[in-house]
Amino acid sequence: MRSLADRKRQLVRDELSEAALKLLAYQGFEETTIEQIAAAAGVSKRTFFRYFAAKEDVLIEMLSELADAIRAGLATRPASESPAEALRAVFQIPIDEFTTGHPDPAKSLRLARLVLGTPAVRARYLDRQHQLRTEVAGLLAARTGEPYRASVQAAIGFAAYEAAVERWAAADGAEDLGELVDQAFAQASLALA
Amino acid sequence: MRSLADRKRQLVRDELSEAALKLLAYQGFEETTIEQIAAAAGVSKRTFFRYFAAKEDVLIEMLSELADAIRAGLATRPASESPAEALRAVFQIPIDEFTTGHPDPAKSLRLARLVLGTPAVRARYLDRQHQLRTEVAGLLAARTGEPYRASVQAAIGFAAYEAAVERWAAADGAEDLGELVDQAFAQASLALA
DNA sequence: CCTTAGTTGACACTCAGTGCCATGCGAGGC
DNA sequence: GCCTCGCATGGCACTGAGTGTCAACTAAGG
Repeated sequence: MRSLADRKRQLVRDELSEAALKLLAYQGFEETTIEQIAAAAGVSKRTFFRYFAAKEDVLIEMLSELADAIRAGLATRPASESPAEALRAVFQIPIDEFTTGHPDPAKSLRLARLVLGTPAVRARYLDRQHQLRTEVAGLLAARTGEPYRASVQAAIGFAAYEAAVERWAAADGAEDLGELVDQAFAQASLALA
Repeated sequence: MRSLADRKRQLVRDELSEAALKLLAYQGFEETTIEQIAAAAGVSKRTFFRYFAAKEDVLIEMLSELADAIRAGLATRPASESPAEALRAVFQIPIDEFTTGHPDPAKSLRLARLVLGTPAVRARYLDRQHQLRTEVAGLLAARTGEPYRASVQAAIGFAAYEAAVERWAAADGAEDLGELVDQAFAQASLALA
C-alpha cells in the first residue's frame, strides 16, 4: 500500500493536470500562465515546478505512460515475430487507450488536438516520440543484429503511426483510429519486412 | 541590385548567425545567453529579436533554405515520376549541401550535431520537419489524388531521410550520407510504390 | 533641403524557470 | 505521548527569454 504522502502527491499531480487541461483548452497555451494553473489547483507556482519541469510537460506527461507501455510491450514480444508484426502490435496500446481508454475518448481527442495544434507543445511531443523511436530501434536491433536497418524500420513504423494519429485528430475522431493505423501499416509493412 | 539597407540587414544577420554558431558550439546552448550572442555580433539584445524570433531559430533558420529548396524542387518534378522517385530526388538537395556545400562540410556536420544534440533545438527542428512533411504530403496528394496515402508516403519518406541523417551525424560524418539515404530508401521504397 | 520610411538602442515589463530558506506536517523511534 | 527526521510546501529573490514602446539616427527621394 502506498503511503499517505505518496497518495497526497498523486492527488496534487492529478489536480494540476486537470486544471491545466481545462485552462489550456479554453484559453489556449500561450494565454495561460503557470500561476493560473497553480492557483486553479490550489498550490503555488513553485510547487507546480516540483511536479512538471515545464509548462508543456503537463500535457506531454499525460502520454508518457503510453511510451512506457510501448517500450515494455515490445520487450515482451516473441522474438519470432517480424518487426512489422511487433510494431503493429505495440501500437495497439495507445490506440486502445485513445478510443476506449479510462479518461473517456473525448478527453483523449481534446488532448491530441491540443498537443498537435500548439507549436511549442507539438515540438516537445515530437521530440519525445523521436526519443522513444530511438529506444525502439535499439530493441529491434537487439533482435535482428542489424542496427541501421532497425533504426530505419523503427522510423518508418513510427511515421505510419504518426500519420494515422494526425489524420484521426484532424478528422475530429470521425474515422476509426485502428483502421487508419491498419491502412498505414499495410503500406508501410512492405518496408518493414 | 539590392539596396544598401538590404545588404546591411543581411550583414547583421550573417554576423549574428556566425557569432551564434561559434558561441553555441563552444559553450553549449543553455549556457549561452542572447546578450552574449548579440554583443559578439556588435548589436543589442533587442536587435537580435528583430532577426530571430527565438534562440533556437538562429540555428534552425540556417536550414530553412533547404526546406524551401525541397518544396520548390518537388513542385517542378515531372508528374510521371512515382512518389518514391520524386522524394529520393529532392532529398538529394540537402545531401549535396551537407557534403559538398559552400559553407564547408565540417561546418554542416557541426551544425547537424548541435541541432540533433540539443533537446530544445532538436524539438524545434523536428517541428519544422513535421511542417515541411505536411506540405510535401499536400504536393504528393495533388499528384495522386489520394490524400491519406500521400501523407503516409511523405511520412515514410521523411522517416527514411531522418534515419539516414541521424546515422550520419552519429558517425561523425564517417559514412557517406548519400549511401545511407540510398539504403534507407531501398528499404522504404517498397512502401512508397 | 526636407520629408519619409526603416533600423536601432534603451528602457520597462511579463512570464518561465531555478535556488534558497523557513515553516509545517506525517512517520517512526524512544 | 514526546521528539526528531524527512519531505512537501510557500515565499522570495533572481536570471534570462521575449515583447511593446519611444526616441534617435540614417538612407532615399522629391
